[in-house]
Amino acid sequence: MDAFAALDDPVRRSVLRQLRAGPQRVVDLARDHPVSRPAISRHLRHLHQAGLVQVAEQGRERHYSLRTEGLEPVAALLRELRPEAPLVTDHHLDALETEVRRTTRERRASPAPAREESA
Amino acid sequence: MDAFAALDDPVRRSVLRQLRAGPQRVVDLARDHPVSRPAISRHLRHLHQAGLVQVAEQGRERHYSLRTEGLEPVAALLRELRPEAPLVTDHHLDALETEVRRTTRERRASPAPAREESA
DNA sequence: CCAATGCGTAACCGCTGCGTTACCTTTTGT
DNA sequence: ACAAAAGGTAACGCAGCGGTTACGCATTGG
Repeated sequence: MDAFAALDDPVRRSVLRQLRAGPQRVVDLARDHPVSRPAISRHLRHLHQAGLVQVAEQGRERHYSLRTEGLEPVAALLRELRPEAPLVTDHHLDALETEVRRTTRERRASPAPAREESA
Repeated sequence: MDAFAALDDPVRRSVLRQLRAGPQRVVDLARDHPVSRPAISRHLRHLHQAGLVQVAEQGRERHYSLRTEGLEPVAALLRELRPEAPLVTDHHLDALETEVRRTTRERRASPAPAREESA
């Protein structure tokens, strides 16, 4: 089962969303979904085949977690289909970074009222 | 049929890619795929239901074209699942824009070697 | 040591999707 | 006017998927 097929199921999409919170056991995932535990097991098998989740075995428990690299085929298709030339290119960002560094350096020499300091 | 189901088929994905080149007739799409014309017709029906294509009727011909807005549900899921805090936020861009404008203004007053002038 | 817990898998069933062929309607062009 | 072209749809068979229940196995903890 590939990523496209894996995403074509509401339960599996929901499982993936739940895994954003961190690794989960099968029983945990089953508890929060309206299907049986074996059903979740099979969904996880499919998600694993698709490369969307990974497993960590710990004794009798299996901890499943998200594997976002598996989303790449889907992301690639979206990039193919929406030729959105990004409003700001890497080129621009590069030039901007240079400017910012220089400006910051200069400002440190002759201070001015700062707009943001947090984070 | 929703967008997720619509993308879960190699023929439909291929049709969408072909439509990047512009509106196409059913026969055109069928010619470039290893399935019958009625099969393409049904695929187009599904893609239409999913909001991924739109139709323009012209006499006995129907011109199908891409409708990228239909990809939004998929794009949204990707955004949900990859918490990639964008390296540069709108906030940053805003601040950068201010800096750049000011810097440009200043530089115009006291010129320095420019790195890039094109585009 | 033994019951409980966690989990995978097989078997069965119903639904849905895909491909094909056959058929029909509408439009076009000579 | 008529044949050809464009395209939608129905009917049929097949394969795959998802849900459930039943079962088996390993691990854990009192």
